[in-house]
Amino acid sequence: MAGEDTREKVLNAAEELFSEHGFSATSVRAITTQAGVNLAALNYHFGSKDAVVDAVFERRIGPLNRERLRLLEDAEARSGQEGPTLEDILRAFLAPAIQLASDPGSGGERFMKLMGRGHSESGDFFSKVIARQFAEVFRRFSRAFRKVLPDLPPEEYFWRIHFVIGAMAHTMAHSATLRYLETLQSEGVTVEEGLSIDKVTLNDPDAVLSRLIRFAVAGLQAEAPVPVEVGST
Amino acid sequence: MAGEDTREKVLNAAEELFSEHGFSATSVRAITTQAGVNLAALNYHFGSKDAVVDAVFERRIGPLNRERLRLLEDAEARSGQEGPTLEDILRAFLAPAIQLASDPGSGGERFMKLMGRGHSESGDFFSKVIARQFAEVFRRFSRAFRKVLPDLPPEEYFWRIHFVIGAMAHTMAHSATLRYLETLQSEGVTVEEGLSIDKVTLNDPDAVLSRLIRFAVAGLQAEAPVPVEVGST
DNA sequence: GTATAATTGAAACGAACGTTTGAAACAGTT
DNA sequence: AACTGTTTCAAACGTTCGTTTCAATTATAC
Repeated sequence: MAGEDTREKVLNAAEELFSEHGFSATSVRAITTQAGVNLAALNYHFGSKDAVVDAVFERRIGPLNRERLRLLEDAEARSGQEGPTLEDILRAFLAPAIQLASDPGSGGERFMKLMGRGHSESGDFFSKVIARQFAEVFRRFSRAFRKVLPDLPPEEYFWRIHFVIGAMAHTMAHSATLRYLETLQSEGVTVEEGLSIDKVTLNDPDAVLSRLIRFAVAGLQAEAPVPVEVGST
Repeated sequence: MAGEDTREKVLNAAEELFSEHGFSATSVRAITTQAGVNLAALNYHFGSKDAVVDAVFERRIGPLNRERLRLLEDAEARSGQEGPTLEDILRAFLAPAIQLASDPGSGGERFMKLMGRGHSESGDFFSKVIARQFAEVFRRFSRAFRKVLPDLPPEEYFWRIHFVIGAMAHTMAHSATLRYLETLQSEGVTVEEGLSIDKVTLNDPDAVLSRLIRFAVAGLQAEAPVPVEVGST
């Protein structure tokens, strides 16, 4: 089909523009112009601008989560009876995301900036389309984490997973750009004397991944707190 | 002045609508309607819609960072010669943010959802307005962290601060709404059998803060890695 | 080659956008 | 009471938005 080219051109342009300016700030005309296709082609192939947003996400999330589950199953198969270690589970969950976020070839770098937007913008989208896409991943990994963190109270467990996802999402969204330091340094501000960030390390996904895993393992394995009296507010 | 009322009404309405729908998806008409003021009042008092975005942020960020620095100075004064502990520093940095994010009275809950948007949307804004607002905080806290984590290689140190900020930002943006579980449960999906999240705990900022601090302390204190050979890509 | 369906193209649609205008209403001062 | 500066108001400005239309073009089938 000739339409396949047009569809992909639109998705690539939309992915880039969405990640740079957001969904509602990106016009259909900007997308079709950047894609080099006619204005009406977007509505012809996708029906509406909202459908393009959905399609942009669905193109990346499916493979990402399939890879996560594949790595988890690999780890489970390798470990046999006693099950995979916390580090193995974390690696299965984090590696595909960090990899995708750092891969400029697949356009994943742009896409991952979108995930941060997906959390806040287009609330309906994340509630419906994404929730279903992630449901299986959540369920499987939650079970695996639970097995290696049996002593953690359920709520503590929930929050720590929350924190790990936060660290991951933040890393995915900013590992490529690293606005903090770039901006500060361009303003002539030195964060700390002698603290210069190696650009190579910044963009080396393997190094980032191993650092994130080490951080997450330590955070997840922190000693469980003494129960807090709540409701005293 | 009578205009003070109008200004605040506009800022409150804008803060709420921005946090729910994003900046560009929120129209000036929606803001002024929700604020109960005339359409032209926004341009009269602020000049433009963009100026309203700036004003919404500046109203909250100043007090937030002043409180952070105050708590840090308190901890430094209390600890005397040897300086504050890692937990004290983390508390000074995280407490005002979590507190603000959980305080519905001040509207901070809404505002904190905006910080996530600020990272991605309106890129110029975060690069200019915010960077200057946060520069002092970054410098002071970076120095304090460095003192209690002297053995951490600079890059490892940088990344771990990065992860902590990610966990904090994610928590601020989602602690009130908690879309993950709400959405999944409304879809009939159970993340893990027996894992029901206590709503009280979710919205108790003190409990969230102590959990986040415990997580961050453990993550930051994780053993430094053996140096990785980079540049082999 | 001709019929048929799929795709592209230029132009226009109504709606909503941010902003501006100029008169009306209000405040405070003398 | 008259004046002055500030704030509010309804209305309109020109522009851009997402979408639709329909003829022209291209690919596919017979």
